[in-house]
Amino acid sequence: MSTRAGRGGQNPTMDQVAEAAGVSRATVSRVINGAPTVDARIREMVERAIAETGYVPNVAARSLVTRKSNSVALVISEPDRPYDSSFLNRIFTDPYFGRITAGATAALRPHDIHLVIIPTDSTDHHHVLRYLRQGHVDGVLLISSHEQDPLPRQVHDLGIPAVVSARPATPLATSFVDVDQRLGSRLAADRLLARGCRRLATISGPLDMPAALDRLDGFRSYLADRGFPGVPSVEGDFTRHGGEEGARRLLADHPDVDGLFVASDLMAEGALRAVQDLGRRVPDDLAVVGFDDSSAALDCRPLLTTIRQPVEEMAAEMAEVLMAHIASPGRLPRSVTFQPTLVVRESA
Amino acid sequence: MSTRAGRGGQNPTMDQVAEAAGVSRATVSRVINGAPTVDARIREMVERAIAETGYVPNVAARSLVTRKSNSVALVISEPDRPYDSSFLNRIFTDPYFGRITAGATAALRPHDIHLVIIPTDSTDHHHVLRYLRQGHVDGVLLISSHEQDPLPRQVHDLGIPAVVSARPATPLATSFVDVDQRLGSRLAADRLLARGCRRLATISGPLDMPAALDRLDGFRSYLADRGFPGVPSVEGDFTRHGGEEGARRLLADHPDVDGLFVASDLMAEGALRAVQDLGRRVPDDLAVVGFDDSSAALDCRPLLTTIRQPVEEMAAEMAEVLMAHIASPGRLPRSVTFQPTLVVRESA
DNA sequence: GGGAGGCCAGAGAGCGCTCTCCAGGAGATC
DNA sequence: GATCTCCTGGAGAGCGCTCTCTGGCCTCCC
Repeated sequence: MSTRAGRGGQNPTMDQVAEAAGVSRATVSRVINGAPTVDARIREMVERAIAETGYVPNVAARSLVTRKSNSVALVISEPDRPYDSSFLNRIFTDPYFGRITAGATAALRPHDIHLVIIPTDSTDHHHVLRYLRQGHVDGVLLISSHEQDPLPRQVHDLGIPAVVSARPATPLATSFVDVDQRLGSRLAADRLLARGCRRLATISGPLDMPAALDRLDGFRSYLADRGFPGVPSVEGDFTRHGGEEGARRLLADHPDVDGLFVASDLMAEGALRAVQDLGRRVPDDLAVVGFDDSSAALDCRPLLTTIRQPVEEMAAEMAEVLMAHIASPGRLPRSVTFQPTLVVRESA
Repeated sequence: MSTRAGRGGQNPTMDQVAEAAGVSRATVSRVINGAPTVDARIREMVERAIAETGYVPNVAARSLVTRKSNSVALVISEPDRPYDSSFLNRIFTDPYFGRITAGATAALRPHDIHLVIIPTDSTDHHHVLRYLRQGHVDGVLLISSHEQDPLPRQVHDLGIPAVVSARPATPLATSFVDVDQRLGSRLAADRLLARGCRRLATISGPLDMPAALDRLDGFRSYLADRGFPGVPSVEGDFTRHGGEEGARRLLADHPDVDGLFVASDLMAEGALRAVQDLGRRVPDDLAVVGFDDSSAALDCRPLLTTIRQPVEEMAAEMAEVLMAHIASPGRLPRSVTFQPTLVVRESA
């Protein structure tokens, strides 16, 4: 198909295309970049020459002058945690990150912008920062969910366009996209109450994550307002295994619990296993509501009733906001909040 | 820390560093690239100037002349399959890809080479090919496991350095890294036989994947040689759900099976669930051996006995071979085969 | 018929870096 | 003391592209 003209296996350059088409380099450039001021006949000649030579623009040369790379980074920042042997394993096992990637890719593709996925733990932040400063990418989508993570501030200080995946723990003049966590936990509480559950409990995410804290506090304070103070909780780690452990601990201390809010579907999957191992029927003896509505909810038996977080849409919005920042660097930061919804299945 | 000198928020250039250090641009370049022919005092002056100005080399300018991008692509090619609503969800949910990423990253990092992760389905191969041709990366690690996948050949035809994750279905002059699949299934068969199982069966991967076919055929032909012809099998899809379904179908047709080889840990996890739902005890009534030794093996109850595939090491080897190809483009393709090992836990 | 104005292609100056070639100085050798 | 060699740093030519400026050719209008 492509003839790979040019000498010695080298890719053909724009000059060679220009020569083949009998026009100047500038005209070839105009055709490639879709400038409107090119005569149709000449455009066609150039396009033929491009096809014949198998020409593909050299991105390095292009971005040297445009100062654009047409790619953005998706930085997934996770601290090293003692109970994770490999953080990459966690990232590539939690459906959340797949959904983020899918949403961002979908939004960027029409603009022909590439997504460079960069997982990072706290030991190599400097690698990431250097990568960003070197101009590999035009902007950053930053997935960071831990309170103490210094990366959002460090990226912000770099001065390159960035959008963070959640409201930063400490105020930062950066754009972010988030979901109304507290509303989500209220929806869960309402569902459990509506089913007639009266002895509620929750398995939270890691309490150094603002999102986890919001879900926990939203759940407990909402219930406290409705006459259920002191709802017990145990801390999980957003893994299947953590959910299983958490449920075991919780039920050991509070065997009479009849309604359980688990702060992620993955944990809920583990929790269901523990609950059923203990001989409780779900939802009859114990109703369970998850959070996320990820693919894990459908892996559960019974199918998991959960709070839907529109992760794909949120990631797409992050990408849109980022592209706006890239297009007009002066633009002020903005935040977008999405509403979660209740998805009723079998477990509650 | 970095002063961000230079005008108007622009990153400082090498010329500005040279001026600050009182040397020429060439000397700054030499310092940055670690040339040995620089006097220690001058080197120090330059380094100070770099620190003061907060200089970071512009990668576009650099790679324009070096013709190197210092990054390689990890292309994960999965066909669209009817039973996958989102292939990204599959990729980000199967521990295999996390292990690949971890192994490749570990090997590349010491060489300061970045990994660009590119998931792709059959609908956007042309995007990927264009990306590769544009010179964004110096080479490709290609994860492709389906027989009909045209991508390995297409990438090969591009003429850029590439290493494939498995022996290509149709011969191709490309380097690849693989595991001895048939040996793996023999190890599984031996383990089951050694436990005293006599009514064996297997849940295979998709039969359009050479790796799945090798595991299936290796298992069956080895057993046939030892007096167990016609071992029953059902086809799975390498997902947890597929394993569950497969086990149900298998046990419906062959209720007396007492030893089961499941061609991936993820499927084994699902199979265990189905088996236990049917009231069979593992391993007493039915012994189960998985394949991979991924994190999923530890999510199983009982813990999964499995065939260890050294995926991280294999990915690291792929990266090493790729770097060798990049360093000396003339080099002939080579293949590396790893040996799987039996990991005994509880399920068999 | 002549001048103004519009349209479209070409010329050429960079973008920021690497790397070859060259020059100058220090040290070594006779 | 003169010549040669070695070592180190500077000058400058590109890498392949974009984009502004320039200028030629039409068309149109008075």
